[in-house]
Amino acid sequence: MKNSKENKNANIYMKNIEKLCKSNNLKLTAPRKQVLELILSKKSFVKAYDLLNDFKKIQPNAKPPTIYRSLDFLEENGFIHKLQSLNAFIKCAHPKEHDNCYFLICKKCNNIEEVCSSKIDKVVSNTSKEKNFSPKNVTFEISGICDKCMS
Amino acid sequence: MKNSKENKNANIYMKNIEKLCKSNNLKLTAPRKQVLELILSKKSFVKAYDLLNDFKKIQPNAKPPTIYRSLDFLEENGFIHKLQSLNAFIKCAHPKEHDNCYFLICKKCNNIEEVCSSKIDKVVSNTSKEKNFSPKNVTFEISGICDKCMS
DNA sequence: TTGAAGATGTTATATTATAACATAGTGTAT
DNA sequence: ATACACTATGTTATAATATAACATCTTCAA
Repeated sequence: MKNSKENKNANIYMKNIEKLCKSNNLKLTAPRKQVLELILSKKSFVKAYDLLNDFKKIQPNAKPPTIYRSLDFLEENGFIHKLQSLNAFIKCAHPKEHDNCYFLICKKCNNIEEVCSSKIDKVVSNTSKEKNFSPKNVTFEISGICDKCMS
Repeated sequence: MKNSKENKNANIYMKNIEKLCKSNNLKLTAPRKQVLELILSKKSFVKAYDLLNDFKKIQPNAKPPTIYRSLDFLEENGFIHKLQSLNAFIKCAHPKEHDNCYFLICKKCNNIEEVCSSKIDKVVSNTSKEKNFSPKNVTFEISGICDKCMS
């Protein structure tokens, strides 16, 4: 039940990405798409070498660069995020709809909540103006215990 | 000139840390102190294995765990920060005076500015309340181009 | 149709970090 | 003072993460 629902969501997500790639003239090649599919199939974040192992089930002689190159592509184009404090990757909750976002990372259940808020954007842009700093990339990750795991 | 000034600053910093350790009953052992001294001697961030190489000049048979354990101690107690997006370490600008802070990381000159602001604390605590999330650790790093490197 | 740019395949290795166990030091209750 | 629990360090080995470098294949535009 749940699986088929998730598959459906993953399908919708993938259709959306394909459309985005077409309209932005980005090449969603086979390995890139396969890596993205693997990421979409996960409930939470995933590590690069776990992806590699999954990938090997399709392409037995896959090597780290295959994965890392695909991850680079997917991240550059905002389809996935890298969680720097975990060295892990996760799909973007709303590709191409936002710039910055942050993550609530539950240490217990590993659930990740992606939060987009204009408040962060403001903190970033205000500080940047004050300091005359030109921001390019924002990493904002809060780890702790989530609602469910608190009780 | 500049070097002696920086040495002096490092000395003052170290005295402060020693005092903090005494009053908090923390053991600033020889390796921990030596690692901290090495970090203080840097203008910017430093990588663990660079520290190890520096450290080997004093203790030729030092091994990674020596460094990582000292880094853990120093970080846990707020004397240094880990920059997650760089896998690097840097002294804390104001040990024991703040909880959260963020970093402006210049991609060109590698300068790091540590910014403490009640605004981040508010963003963190507001979101946390909304989501019923109990935050423990905050990673907030903005990379881009600094004032000096812009011109 | 060719050649320049981009993407992938492949080998090798660099970089970052920790597990596991042995040894040494520290503090404290007796 | 002693012994024992705890913490810290030394040491060996290896795990986990990531990239360099170069060969080959595609693509697509001139």
